Amino acid sequence: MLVRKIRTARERARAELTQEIKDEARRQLADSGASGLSLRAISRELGMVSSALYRYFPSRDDLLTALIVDAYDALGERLEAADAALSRESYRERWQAFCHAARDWARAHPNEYALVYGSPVPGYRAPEVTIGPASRVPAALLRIVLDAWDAGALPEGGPPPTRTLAAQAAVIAELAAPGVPAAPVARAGMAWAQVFGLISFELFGHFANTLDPADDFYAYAVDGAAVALGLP
Amino acid sequence: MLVRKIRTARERARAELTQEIKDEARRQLADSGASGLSLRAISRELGMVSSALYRYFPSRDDLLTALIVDAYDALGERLEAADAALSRESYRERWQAFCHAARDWARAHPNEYALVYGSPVPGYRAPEVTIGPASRVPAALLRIVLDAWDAGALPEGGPPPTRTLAAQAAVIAELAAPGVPAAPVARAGMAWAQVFGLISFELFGHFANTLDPADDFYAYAVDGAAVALGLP
DNA sequence: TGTACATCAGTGAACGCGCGTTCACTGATGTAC
DNA sequence: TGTACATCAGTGAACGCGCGTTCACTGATGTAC
Repeated sequence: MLVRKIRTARERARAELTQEIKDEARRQLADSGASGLSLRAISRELGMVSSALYRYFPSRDDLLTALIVDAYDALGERLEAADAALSRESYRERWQAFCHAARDWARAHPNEYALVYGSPVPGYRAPEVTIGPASRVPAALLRIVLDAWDAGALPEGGPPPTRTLAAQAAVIAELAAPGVPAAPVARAGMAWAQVFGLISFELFGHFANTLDPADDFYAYAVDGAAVALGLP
Repeated sequence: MLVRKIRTARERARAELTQEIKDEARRQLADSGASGLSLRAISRELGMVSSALYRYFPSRDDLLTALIVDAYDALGERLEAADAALSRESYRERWQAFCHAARDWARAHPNEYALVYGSPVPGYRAPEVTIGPASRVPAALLRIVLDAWDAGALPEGGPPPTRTLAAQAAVIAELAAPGVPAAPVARAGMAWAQVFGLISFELFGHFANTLDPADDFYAYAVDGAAVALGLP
């Protein structure tokens, strides 16, 4: 049963300001990175006194956590939306959509991308609440590969996984599709690392003067990875 | 003709202190990351006054540059040494040696790894002197793939590269082996991004609770990538 | 509907700390004659 | 070999700036009767 949300002026103002604080924080990530994120700078920009931010976030680290959760959720949502737009059996198209949606989001939000996929923020330890949002991303990819596997569309080939790897893959599969063998899970993991390796290299400047602009190379690599994955 | 290096006491002291400053800086990268690197903290640890560091490095950014160059050189040297120990025709073994040497170095020096392959340091722009050392890494990988290509050991397959990608590949090949077609160069680029994607994911914590410890998965992925590369 | 009280947002001062860089200086080391 | 001068390393004070967090407080908004 839906309860009509009665929002008092206070509640509305609080929600809006919370959003504004995060928006300003995201803006500042660009200039100074996560470790340079400054509550005082944010408050200055919003025209408040710095201690006022403590009504919204109990500490700098909590603000960081909120930004991280938001980033994972935004990317995860994009990936899920891209996937939802395609026919379940178009495995290769779904893979391509995943890869290009991830890159597009990363290029549109390079600071948030670096926040979650770049070097860890020194002195910050991500709390457990980030785990769920973070896993939406690999989960979206895994769904494609497992759908293909379930349909019998993935070849069996490849080297046999070790006992350890098989156990790890089983734990992962448990959440999505219990009983799936290790090979497709491991291959999904490889593809996952490949995609984000490519995006990180592009965004962090390792393609400068060589593969930049990377549109064509990225598309080529995505197609190549689909072959390696065995997607029909 | 070798000129005997006459080193005065001054020169020796200078070389040693320069090294000690960099060593202490590397130690501090762990606690505070690149953007938290502090000349004052370093000088404090070395028992000097902070202004004394300016006799050795004209600014904080110059110290950072030195650390970056050192990191690329250390990794490049390891990769080159690993490759030199193997027979030229053992392409797959050379690939595996490359991948495992890279991971080993990264795990032994996670802060330096993050410095060069993690998020860019806010406010810092890498000067041109870093380009050479940085390129030793992909060059070592490219050498393996091009050796295999030259020996006719690589299959031709794969999707045709676009005109843009072919041009970029030609520029890259120019430096190593002019005339090599785009496909093997592009495939080497994919493998390069894959390896560092895997290492970054492991070091930056994205495998926590799933694929960690990643030894088996890494070995599996490396073998899988060798197949995708077409290495015999 | 009106009043009394509780809740909460935002203030401003303060605590205790950090930083990179410049500059005039002292005293030791190196060099040229 | 000895002396005069130039070079260089390191000092200590200063400039001008930044930060996160706490705390007692004012005044507005919300709630219960």
